[in-house]
Amino acid sequence: MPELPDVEVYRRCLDATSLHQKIISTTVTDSRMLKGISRRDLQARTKGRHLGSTRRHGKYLFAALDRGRDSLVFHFGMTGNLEYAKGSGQDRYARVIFGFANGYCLLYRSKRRLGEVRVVDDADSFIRVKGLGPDALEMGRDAFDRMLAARRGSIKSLLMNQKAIAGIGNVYSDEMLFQSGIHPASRANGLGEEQAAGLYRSMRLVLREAVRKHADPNLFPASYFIPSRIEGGPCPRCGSKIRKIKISGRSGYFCPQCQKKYY
DNA sequence: CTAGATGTTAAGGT
DNA sequence: CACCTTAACATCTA
Repeated sequence: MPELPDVEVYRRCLDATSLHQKIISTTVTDSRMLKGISRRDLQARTKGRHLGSTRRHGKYLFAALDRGRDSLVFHFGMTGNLEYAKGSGQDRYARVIFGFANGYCLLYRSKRRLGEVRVVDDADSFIRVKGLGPDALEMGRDAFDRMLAARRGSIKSLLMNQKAIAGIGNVYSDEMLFQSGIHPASRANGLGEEQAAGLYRSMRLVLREAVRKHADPNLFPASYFIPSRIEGGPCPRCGSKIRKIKISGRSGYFCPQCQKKYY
């Protein structure tokens, strides 16, 4: 589930393995994953170069190419990830493979092919053109409050709106709403000062804890909701039956006992 | 076979 | 303009 914590984990993986390595080959097994660049141009643009530094904004990962401002951009859709492996990268779901001079490679994998790989001249302008809001971990309390006050829609759809705040998806929005005791269908501008403060705090705690635990729900504290995201299953806090509702076309899970609705 | 799945986006409606 | 729902994307899995 590539949301902010997952993408941050991929970023750190890339940092720990692939930085400063010479790219000797770029293999694209499905050019539908490439956006705004052809297979040939991607190969020409990457060959002989090195990845110098990485940056994440919301669910997007940027890896700057040396000697220039241009960057590789990765988005993981619903089923993408990054893997570092020895050899040439034989893998059923590897769509783009960067081969390094040391005999290892970086695989961009995507089961459902919903993500994208591209090259941009400047990460900042890409973020601007995409209209992405501030990264969820970079957003201050004041901006968060202003965002809430300006929206009448459900708090869950707002948290998942990448143009308002970048990085939160369906799964983690459920977690932070559960932890702050807020019903997902609550109106954003209906939350009081106390709820806003609680949600902001939960948002940061959840995202940082998830990164710390490598975005692996098996390692999350027992109080966490994500492993219990099952309709009819027991709430980890009170044991009530978890309910599922459709919000903005997505399935939101919540505990009707622990989460109150605000208008 | 069908429904639903972590994301984004376009299209159409209120 | 704000916001909602639906469908589409392409594929896998329960």
